[in-house]
Amino acid sequence: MEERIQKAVAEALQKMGAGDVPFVVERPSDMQFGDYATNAALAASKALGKNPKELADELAQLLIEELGTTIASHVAVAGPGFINITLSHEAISFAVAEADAKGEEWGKGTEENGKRIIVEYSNPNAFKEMHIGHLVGTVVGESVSRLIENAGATLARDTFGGDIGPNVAKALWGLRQKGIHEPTTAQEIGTAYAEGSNAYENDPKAKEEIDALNQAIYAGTDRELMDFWRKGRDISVEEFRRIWKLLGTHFDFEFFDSDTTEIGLRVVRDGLTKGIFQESDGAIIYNGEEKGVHTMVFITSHNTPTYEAKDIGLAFLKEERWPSDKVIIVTGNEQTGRFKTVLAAITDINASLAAKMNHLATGFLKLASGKMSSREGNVITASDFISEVIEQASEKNEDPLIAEQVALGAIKYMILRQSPGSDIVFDPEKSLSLDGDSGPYLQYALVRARKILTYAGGESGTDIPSAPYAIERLILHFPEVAARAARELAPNLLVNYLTELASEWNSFYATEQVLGSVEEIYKQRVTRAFANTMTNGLTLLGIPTPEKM
RNA sequence: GCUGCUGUAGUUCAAUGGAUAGAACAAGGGACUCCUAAGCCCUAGAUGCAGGUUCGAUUCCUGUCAGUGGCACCA
Repeated sequence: MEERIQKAVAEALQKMGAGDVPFVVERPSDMQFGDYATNAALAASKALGKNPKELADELAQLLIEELGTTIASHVAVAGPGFINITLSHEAISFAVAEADAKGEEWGKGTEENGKRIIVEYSNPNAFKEMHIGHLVGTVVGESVSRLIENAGATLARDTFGGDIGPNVAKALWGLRQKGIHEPTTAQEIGTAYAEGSNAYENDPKAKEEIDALNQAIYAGTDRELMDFWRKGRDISVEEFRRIWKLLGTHFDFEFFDSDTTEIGLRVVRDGLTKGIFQESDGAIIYNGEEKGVHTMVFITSHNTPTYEAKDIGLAFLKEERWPSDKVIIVTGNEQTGRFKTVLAAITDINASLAAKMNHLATGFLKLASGKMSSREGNVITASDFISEVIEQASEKNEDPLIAEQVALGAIKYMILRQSPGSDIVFDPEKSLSLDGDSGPYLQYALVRARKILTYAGGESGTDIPSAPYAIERLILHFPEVAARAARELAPNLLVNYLTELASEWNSFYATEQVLGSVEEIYKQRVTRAFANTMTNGLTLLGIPTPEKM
């Protein structure tokens, strides 16, 4: 529908001699203005040197002819020169019927048809527990992936976990200190990491031992050590998979540091001979000063690759394993500066590879008490956090499955409602609340609609209301919103829309009786259209849709 | 010190350069013999500060203050 309007406006502008003026067609701030609005007259007034109001009047006239009364019942000029288009009841009903009939296909787009896109997210480190920060990346990455798939792309999901490096040595050292030779749980390893990390800071002897351990792991020749290492890693990864499954995520590729060290080292050393990297104090660095990015070490003076070198290795590894048109990498926003340096280096090595890499920074999930760090041991693990919210949800839901669905809805909503990149302040008291502007609010609206649909519809209520309901006029915008959210990698746009949709549905529900009314058939169709829209929308966010609440 | 991001209601968040800056929570008030009250309706309340660009600025630019992140051998 939006496309149709867009085209009509473009044609009208063409006729007026302002064909190349950029303009937007959008949903007006208030539904009372109409269903679509355009600033085309305002935009064109400068180019044509005419008064925006007069121009708007002319343009409105052309639009009426262009669209015809079957589509637009009303085209009006308002404010400084906006043109508001109100759709006809017929056009609205047509869109609602489409939302009803298309079912799961409702809202699917074609913008990314034929494109291969790979999304990297979650990125937990083995030998550490996933904390609530990883939860943010996982939830955002999954939703972005679904939005892009919905836009028609062929998509692959990958995650890149650290399984080698100083942090791993710290955990292994901690385990050995405790005399543990067979780690059994992720918690045990997490605790050992915190202790190792602490000792590294405060005990010079421990620091030496850990550094030696780190190089021994890179060397990989100590068989007993490597067995120990592998075992610990497997336990961590099993725990990750459990959480990913709980969150509705799976990965086509699970990459680890150890997969990328070799290729990373090779590419960087090769770059050194070409003058892309420099030697400095025995280390190999990328000097980013002139490009305005941080200078960083890629290979240490001990000949071990840093995360930056591994990142380069990963970029090439991905290209080899799953060639794509576009690469999206979701990480915490604290990595933005680092990413810029890595990207600058890759640009020098292979400009076309760098050109398709995109970074999506997520915000930090902060506690009211301040930043948390796994080094200091005061982390909230993803697992504990989810359990706590599930327990909270159990108070109102005896069925454990529903409690879990509601809890996940609450958590994901809390994360996705904000524009990605901004930090999320987490107040345990308030964020656990399932009221108001929340995931459960959306789920509840859907449950109520579905309940109506479980009753067989009558055949007597054949009346048609004199005007379309507000909820209908909202439903028809769903495909545009989903497309825009995919284009801008911004699930929050969809969250906002669905919240408005739920609110409008609840108003409808409170004021209009569906079953047994004279417009029953019409209202049943609206109910189905709403249920499809909400179901598909929540699915794109990765939020479960409970059968009852 | 250099640099990135963020300052919107008491609080947590919205607002592709547009119309009367939207919600939710908290506060106060109201409606139910009716498909689930995790719901509905009403009231009150905000753009850090100073300039600039523009027909129009929460949005862009400059400065300033505040918060927060990054800045060579950690990830």
